[in-house]
Amino acid sequence: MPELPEVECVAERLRAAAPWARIVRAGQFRPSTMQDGRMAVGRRIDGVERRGKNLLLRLSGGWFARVHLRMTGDLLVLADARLRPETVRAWFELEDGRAVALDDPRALGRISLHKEQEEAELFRSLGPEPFSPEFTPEALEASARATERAAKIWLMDQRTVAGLGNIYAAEALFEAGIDPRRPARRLSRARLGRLHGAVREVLSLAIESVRAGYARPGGFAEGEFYPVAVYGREGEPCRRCGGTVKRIRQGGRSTYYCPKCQK
DNA sequence: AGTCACCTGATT
DNA sequence: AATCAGGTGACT
Repeated sequence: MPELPEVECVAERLRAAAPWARIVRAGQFRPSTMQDGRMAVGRRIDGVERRGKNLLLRLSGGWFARVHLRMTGDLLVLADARLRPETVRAWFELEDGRAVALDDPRALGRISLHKEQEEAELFRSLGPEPFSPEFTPEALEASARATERAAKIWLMDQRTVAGLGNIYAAEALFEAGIDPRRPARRLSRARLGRLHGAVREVLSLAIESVRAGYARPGGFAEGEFYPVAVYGREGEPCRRCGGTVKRIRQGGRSTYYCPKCQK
């Protein structure tokens, strides 16, 4: 499910469920899913934040839970901790009987508990938030000049900008008219400026779209709010030029693009 | 930069 | 049976 827009909306959904009762138990089916879960017991959730594709549950006493949803994860608030869907892999039971649950069919999602002091180290490899003042065209250009990698691979790297994944990296490159195979360092300043704007634009629209409930497993359906330009549209006509959307493989993953619009 | 591992389910 | 999937970290 989740890139930045989906994770952002999960955070919003959780915030709406505050105030929180104390955590009375941490449970999981596989020991690999949650690390140090017992450190959450007895604490209260004070707030929910997002950092890139990570969720942070701020806990009382200077701790936080870091949740990464990976490919198919979702964080649910259950009205009754005893009634958990089959795909719930780890959960926190609250004193009022509710639960915060990691629902994840593929079981790749992870939760770990940390002290506040560990936060900087934990997110050391995350680049700027796309909507923060630190994410500037100049910063993006500096990053581009320092790599040998193809634009798409570079843009999906969480150190370049936090939160872009396979869908929105492809969409942003389309929006900026950039060939995903092109080495990032060879992009012109003007092109990088356009990419900077495209990243924000694509993500803003996606957040609104997910918020409005238009996201579905497998992407956004035809005619729905988010106007998917290339992702998942191999062989279909480009919405801009009418040419054919192509699919190639980069870093073991599919990249979709329009060869006519993206140079 | 590519490949595998981690997991499961859907689709070809 | 093989391939695909919105992620990431550890290999080569």
